[in-house]
Amino acid sequence: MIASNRFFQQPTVQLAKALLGTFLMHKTAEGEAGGRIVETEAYLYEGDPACHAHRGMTKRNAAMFGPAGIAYIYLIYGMHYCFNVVSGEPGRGEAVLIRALEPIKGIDLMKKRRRKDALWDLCSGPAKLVQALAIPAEANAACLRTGKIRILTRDSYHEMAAVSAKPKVVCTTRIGISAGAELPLRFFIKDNEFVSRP
DNA sequence: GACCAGATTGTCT
DNA sequence: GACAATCTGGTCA
Repeated sequence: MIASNRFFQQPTVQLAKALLGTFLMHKTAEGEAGGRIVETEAYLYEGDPACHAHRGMTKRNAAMFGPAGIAYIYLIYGMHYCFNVVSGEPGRGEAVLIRALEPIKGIDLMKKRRRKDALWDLCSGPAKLVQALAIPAEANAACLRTGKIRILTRDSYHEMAAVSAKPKVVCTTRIGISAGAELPLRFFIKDNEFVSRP
């Protein structure tokens, strides 16, 4: 089933953990592609210098200040996009970065888009999964319950039942940042081979 | 296997 | 003008 409003309205750190084991799906003209979320990072409004919203609202990060349950997509290093789920109270600027997926649906499509054949290399990084699912920059601020990009909860459709058991969550520091690097806000599923880094 | 440079551009100081 | 929540492909062991 599609994640409810209430699901997205959990506190950000809690949501980052709750998103593990849920499914991120994107439907396009080519077909549907998606997978199970196995790695996330929380970005907080208060006390988190790594958060884009830390210095207040700008043109780029405006979506972060919107209601929980919309997408925040931005360009990084001039060539890669990252996908976030906006969370927390509107006006606070918090989000959960989706860092890795376990490919489940539309695998051939994802292989084609990534021009890679190895399963583990399709979605094992924030920019990789955006490419594999062909998430467009225009989806920034789009609703994740009613749009083409959706979050499905663990008790989703049964073709996914085999991998929908409640995951064991490990918590570490975040990746690829300098400020706030010491905060333990990265979460991933223990012993999962599809995370971006062991 | 580990380390490193290059790609490339919107956004903010 | 600097830099960024990254990925890839190269070199050197």
